[in-house]
Amino acid sequence: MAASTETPEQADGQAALARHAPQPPCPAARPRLRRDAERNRQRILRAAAEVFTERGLEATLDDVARHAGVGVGTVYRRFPDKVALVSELFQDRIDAMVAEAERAHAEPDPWTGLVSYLKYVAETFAGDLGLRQMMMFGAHGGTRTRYARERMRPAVTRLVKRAQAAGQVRADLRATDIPFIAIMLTTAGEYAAQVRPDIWRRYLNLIIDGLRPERDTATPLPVAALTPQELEQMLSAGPGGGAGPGRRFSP
Amino acid sequence: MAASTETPEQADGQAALARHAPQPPCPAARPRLRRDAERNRQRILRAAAEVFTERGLEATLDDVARHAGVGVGTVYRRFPDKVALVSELFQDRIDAMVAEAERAHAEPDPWTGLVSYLKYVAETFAGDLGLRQMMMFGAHGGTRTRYARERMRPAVTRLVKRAQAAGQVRADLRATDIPFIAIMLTTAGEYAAQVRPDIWRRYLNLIIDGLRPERDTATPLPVAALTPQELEQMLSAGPGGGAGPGRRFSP
DNA sequence: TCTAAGCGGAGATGGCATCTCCGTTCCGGG
DNA sequence: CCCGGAACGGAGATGCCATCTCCGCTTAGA
Repeated sequence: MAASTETPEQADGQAALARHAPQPPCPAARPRLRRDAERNRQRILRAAAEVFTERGLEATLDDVARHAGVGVGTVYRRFPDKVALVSELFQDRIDAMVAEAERAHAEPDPWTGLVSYLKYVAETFAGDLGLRQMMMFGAHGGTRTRYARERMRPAVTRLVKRAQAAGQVRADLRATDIPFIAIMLTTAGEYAAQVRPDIWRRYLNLIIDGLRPERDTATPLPVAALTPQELEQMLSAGPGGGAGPGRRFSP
Repeated sequence: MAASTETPEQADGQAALARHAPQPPCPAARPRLRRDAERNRQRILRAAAEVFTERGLEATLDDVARHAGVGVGTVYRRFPDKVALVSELFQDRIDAMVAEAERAHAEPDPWTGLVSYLKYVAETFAGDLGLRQMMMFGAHGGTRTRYARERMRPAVTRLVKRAQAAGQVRADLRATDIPFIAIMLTTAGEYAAQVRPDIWRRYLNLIIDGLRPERDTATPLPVAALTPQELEQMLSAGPGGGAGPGRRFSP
């Protein structure tokens, strides 16, 4: 194979870890690892990213270990527990989310700013089950996600207020409605994950049309609707397609 | 002779229902119980209805027994297993749902019919977690719920088509979008259960406004939006308020 | 009165996820 | 090249929880 060019994530991961590590914030505190150990550490982080992103936070550390090609013991030697691993893993993604809320506010057109933010959030959650669970379920690093939401809140409020001041959004919308829209869209996406993962775009457009104070035409709904067969398959399997995190009531 | 060219979904309802019933629907088949036994049976059914409706299907039979004031053994003597109990319990509620889909189609105004159906579904699911889980997650009596959905499908299709023919609904809406709307609304309600259980009404109106082909004004959003504090509390707890069925990622 | 139906609930059973332990492997400094 | 100790793997200890069984005691009702 070609000489392995280090992915930016790896280098970046180190920095983020040092900055946000819950226990020892000082990078020097972590002693240099033997080369094989360091390599495994990276493997674990990469595997964890893939597994948690795809299958959600209730994937087991055994899964992560297997996916990384190491033993569970190795995982637990590097990370005190599951929470620590997950928490470290999602830190920069959460930061990116906050940054996007602020970026959207910089958009010249208020309506475009609001819509692009909604789209970004839905897209991000749709593609990252683990991140979604961190932000939308109390679980894992509560302080961390709470802080992220606190930082996002004023940006979203301004986003909504500005669009309303421009008369582009119905006056009775509130900033707290935005997270609900995100939750609803993401849920739709999660249900349809196996069948039509981007069906949420259809409902984003639907909701966007509902957000306007008045309008002459509807923006067309993108992505085909499910066929009745696909719908039946989806409802029979439940969210996540049957194997995923929604498989809650099997007895 | 009956036409053999009938579409499958419109095949004889009652017969299929009887065919799918796991136990004989005839009560006479069940031998007379001693008076105390019969009384306990009723208690169990009532307790199960309350518990599963409120807390969802993953409430344990121990919960049901305790709530009924009997021992678990008594529950298991009357019902072979959890699935049998749940399945029997929700049968008529499912039937009622199907009936409502047909009733909505009898509504004189197409738009009113569609909206009232949406409202009914959201309202029903919001007030009955167990029913929601039966219909939206593959779990428990798959045949039974599948059959219910099969009967609902043509009614919903007609509902949508009729409203479109009258120019009251955007042309690109499809019948399979309706269940998604129900899913999204119910999810919003489930999240906010502890804080503002009927917040879904807000988003029903939002979506309804999105359904129209064009409009001059928005229908006002009922129910106050969440305060930022309520929102934070909700997102910290997760769907169901922390104790419910959404508490999936605690480790 | 007397017997079989009924009862309660402790606990057997099975499953699953987290985390530990220890015999073995293999870096890497001297 | 060699050897001490870091690192490894993964079986299994531990803990939890839900389903369902079993058996000694209770009670309806002929």
